[in-house]
Amino acid sequence: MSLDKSSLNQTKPLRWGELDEDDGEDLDFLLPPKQVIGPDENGIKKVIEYKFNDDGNKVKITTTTRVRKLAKARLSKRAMERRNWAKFGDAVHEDVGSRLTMVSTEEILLERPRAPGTKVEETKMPGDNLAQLGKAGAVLMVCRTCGKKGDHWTSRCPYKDLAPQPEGFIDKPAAAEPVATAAAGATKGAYVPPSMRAGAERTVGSDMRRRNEENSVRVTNLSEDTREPDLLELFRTFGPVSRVYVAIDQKTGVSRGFGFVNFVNKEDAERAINKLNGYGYDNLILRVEWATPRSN
DNA sequence: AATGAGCGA
Repeated sequence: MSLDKSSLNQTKPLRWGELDEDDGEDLDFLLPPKQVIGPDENGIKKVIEYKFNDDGNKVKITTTTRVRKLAKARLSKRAMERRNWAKFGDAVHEDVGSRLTMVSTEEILLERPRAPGTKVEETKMPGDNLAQLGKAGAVLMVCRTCGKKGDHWTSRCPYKDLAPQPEGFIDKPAAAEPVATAAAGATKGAYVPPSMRAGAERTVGSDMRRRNEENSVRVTNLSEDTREPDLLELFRTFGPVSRVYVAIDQKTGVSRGFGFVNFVNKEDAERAINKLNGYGYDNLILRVEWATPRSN
């Protein structure tokens, strides 16, 4: 390998100040083109170029480098070890050289934090997980699907498509209820007709399940994709909820952005209002207040 | 900005 000053100039990109340094005419076009040979199986790469030297003579410059060696030197010890592993999996049957990247056809099952049919993390003490809110001010971004705060919007939830089916109302058997006990016998877990389930316990009268205008809380500024199960999920932490309703535009089928939640107990409704009014939910800040009775 | 659907005897 031979190098001279002019060849250095040519192998690197020309610098501004070096242009026409030796005021020789630029006759490079007369020279044979640059040749690159290899790298061969030993990693040897040859570059052959022709230049004019300072005396105006044509010179041949051959540069030889060992590519493979250099690349190998950059591998970590661990990577070198992996190179020597025996092939496994689908690769065993492949007749390829030592460097092999396989596209795996193996089926990989992802763990899903909330697979369908899995019990959703059960309700904590009323208001528990919301206790830190409200006081310190509104916290925006609470994902309705996975419940993560401040991480992503509902629409961006990684588990969006795995969201549990919407639930209905809480209808647990009222074990302490004299009527239910009498009707169903003393057996625990026995079927209790809807008319005798919890939620009706507080009120005298028969109409409870269809209409409970008691302790009605109006929720406005809902995002339009908030639905009744979402509201229930949010409000049930304060106590038994007898009804949730989200106003839907009958023509378009889209939410009108407000709804109602009825609580069995007035105190629970009150605490819900105190905690959730001004609460950031799905990118909007909720308004939660007592509802004025509906007119007929 | 905003106060609910249905409902048949």
